[in-house]
Amino acid sequence: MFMRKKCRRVNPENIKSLMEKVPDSEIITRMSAIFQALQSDTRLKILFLLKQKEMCVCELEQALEVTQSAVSHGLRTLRQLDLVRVRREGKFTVYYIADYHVRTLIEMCLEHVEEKS
Amino acid sequence: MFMRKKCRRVNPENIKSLMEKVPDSEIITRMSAIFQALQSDTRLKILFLLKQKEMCVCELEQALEVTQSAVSHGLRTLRQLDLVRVRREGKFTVYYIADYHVRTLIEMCLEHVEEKS
DNA sequence: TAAACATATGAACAACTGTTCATATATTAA
DNA sequence: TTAATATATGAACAGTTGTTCATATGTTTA
Repeated sequence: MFMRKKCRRVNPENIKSLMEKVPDSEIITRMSAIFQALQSDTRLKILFLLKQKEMCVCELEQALEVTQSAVSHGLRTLRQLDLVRVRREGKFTVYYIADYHVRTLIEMCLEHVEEKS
Repeated sequence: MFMRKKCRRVNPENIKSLMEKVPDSEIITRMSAIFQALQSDTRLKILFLLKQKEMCVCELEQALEVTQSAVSHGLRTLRQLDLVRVRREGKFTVYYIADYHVRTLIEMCLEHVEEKS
């Protein structure tokens, strides 16, 4: 990258103070990991299902018509980012949406998309 | 994928009606495109900057310390999904956050991440 | 008009991701 | 204990993405 010499709109002081309000890199990276997890049709569908009712892996598998492995990998991704949580119930592993942040996130995006169609 | 024969928790009727409430593929695909756009450190930082104040490309370029090309490509992605909008102002192209959905989306994610640290 | 500034875009390559396959582990029922 | 069910995980490959480089286009000023 080379430093451009002039841009009449740029005020270095302002730029600096604006950058200070941007969350630091660690936070940004964790945020992008979350969005990256939501960028998959399968994982999004999983969340829309769990939004209605907590479910075990084999229920999700039947609903989504993908392999058990794919569901399980998807759930792991979501779990690691604390977007979903787990509970053991006998031989079943029951997954559910972590909290209202996740619900709102999805709803905002859905509304945004539905607004223009 | 092979069809697993038994899963005591699965009730085919219920599964079916749950799937009916999952947005259809076109919507899901558009949602994942949005999340995919948010899954980039650079684009996220752009949004955090625009969240404070509308800015032109060269301001963003200075703030982020990446090439003008990278900023421009990033903005195009965000623009195509209507996450940011544009306005001409003389020789400057001024970008700004599209609407409150986008703001809320980012805020929910930030809160979620900050909650556990 | 020409020169300078501001932005956009195509190509290309390295890096990353999602799925499946194969297999391992865990739990329950017989 | 063994068989059946339920879930998890590593490897690997095809497909996708973000950045830079080079260049084109658009706008203003001199």
